Amino acid sequence: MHTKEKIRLESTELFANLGYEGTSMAKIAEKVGIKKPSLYAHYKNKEALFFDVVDEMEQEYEAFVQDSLNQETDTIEERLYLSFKTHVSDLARDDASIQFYNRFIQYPPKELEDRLLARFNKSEERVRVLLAAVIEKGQAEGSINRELEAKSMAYTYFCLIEGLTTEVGIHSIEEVKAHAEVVWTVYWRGIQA
Amino acid sequence: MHTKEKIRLESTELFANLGYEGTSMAKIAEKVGIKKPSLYAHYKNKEALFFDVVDEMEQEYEAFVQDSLNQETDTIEERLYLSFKTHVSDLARDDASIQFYNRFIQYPPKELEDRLLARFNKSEERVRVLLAAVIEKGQAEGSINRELEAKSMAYTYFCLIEGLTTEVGIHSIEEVKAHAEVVWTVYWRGIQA
DNA sequence: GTCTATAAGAAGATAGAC
DNA sequence: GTCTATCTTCTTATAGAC
Repeated sequence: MHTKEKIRLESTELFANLGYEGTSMAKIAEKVGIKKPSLYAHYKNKEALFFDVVDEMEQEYEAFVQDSLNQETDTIEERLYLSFKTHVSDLARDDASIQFYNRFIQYPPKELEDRLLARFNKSEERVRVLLAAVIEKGQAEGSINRELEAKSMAYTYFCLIEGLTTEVGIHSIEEVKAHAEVVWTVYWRGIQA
Repeated sequence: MHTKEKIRLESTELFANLGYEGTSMAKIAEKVGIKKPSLYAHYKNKEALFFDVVDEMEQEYEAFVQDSLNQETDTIEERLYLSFKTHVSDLARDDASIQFYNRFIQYPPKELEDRLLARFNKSEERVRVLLAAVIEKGQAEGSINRELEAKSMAYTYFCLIEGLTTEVGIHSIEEVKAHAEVVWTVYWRGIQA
C-alpha cells in the first residue's frame, strides 16, 4: 500500500474515534509508522488531510446506502427492512467510515464548520432521494401509505437510523440490535398502507 | 452571581459548542472575565470543572423531560405530542444544557469515557421509565397498542428525538420542526391501538 | 520521501505576591 | 480570590541533510 493511502486509512480511524482536536499529527504518524514531518510530504497541513478523508467518506457512505437498497427481495417491505438491518449491522460493526461521517456531520470543528456542512448537506439529500425512490415504488405497489409523502417517510427513516447511531455509543451491540427490531416494527406500522 | 456559578455557566456553553478538547481554560477564563490561574481557586483542574457541569446537566435534563410530560392535556395522545413538540422546540432553542448532554453522551473524550457513560446510562434509563409510565396509561385507556411493550415504544420515541437532535446541526430550525411533525405522524401511527 | 532538529505557539497547571 | 510570572508538555509546522 502506498504511504498516502495508509495515512488516509489510519487517520480516518483516529479522527472517527478521537475527533479532530483529539487526533494529533504525531498520533497519525505513529500509527502509519513514519515520523511526523513525513506527513507534510503528502499533505500541506492537517486540514488538507482531514478534507481528503471527508471526500472519501462521503463517497463510501453514499455507495453503502445505494448497495443496501439494491439487495434482492420479494417485496418492498423486505427490501426496506433488509436495508434497515444492514444499516444497523454496520453501526454495530464499528465501521470507521460510518462513525467518521456521523461524528463530523453533528460536531464539526468550529473553524471547518461552514465548509463541512455544505458538503454533508448535499450528500444527505442525495441519499434521501435514493430511499424515497424505493418508498415510492412501495406506494405504487400499494404496500405503503399514499397519503404521506415518500420523502417525509424517507426522512423519518434516516431520523431513526441517526437515533440508533446515537445509542451505539451508550448501549451494547446486542441491545441496539434488539432496539432496532422494535423501532422497525413501529416504523413499518407507521408507513404501511 | 458568584464567580463559581459564572464559571459553570460559561463553561457549559463552551463545552457544548466546542467540545472538551476545543474548550481551553484560557477561553473559559476570558468569558468569565478573570485570568486563567484564578479558575484553579475554584476547581482542582479541568476535569473536575467538566464533571461539575455534567452533574448539573443531568439534573436539568431529567427535570426537563419530567416537566414536558406533566403538561395538562385531555388525551394521552395530546400529552405525548405536546411533550414531543416541547422536546423539539428545546432543540431548536439552542439550549446549551441539551446540547451539552447530547454531545458528550455520543462523543465522550476518550480519557473520561468510562465515567461519563456510566452516568449517562443511568440518567437515560430514568428518563425512559418516566415516558413508559405515560405510554402504559395510554395502553390502559385503550388508545395505545397493547401488543407492543411500553418501554419499547418509549425507546423508539427517544430514538426519534435523538435522530432529530442530529439534524439540528445540519438543517434550519424550520426544517427540523417541519420534519418533526412528519416524524410524529409516523410514530403515532406506529403505536396507536 | 523520509529523516533529525527545531521553531513558535498554545495547552494545563503551579508558585508565590498581594 | 485574583493576579503575574513561569514551568512543562504538547501542538502544528518548517529547515535542511540524506
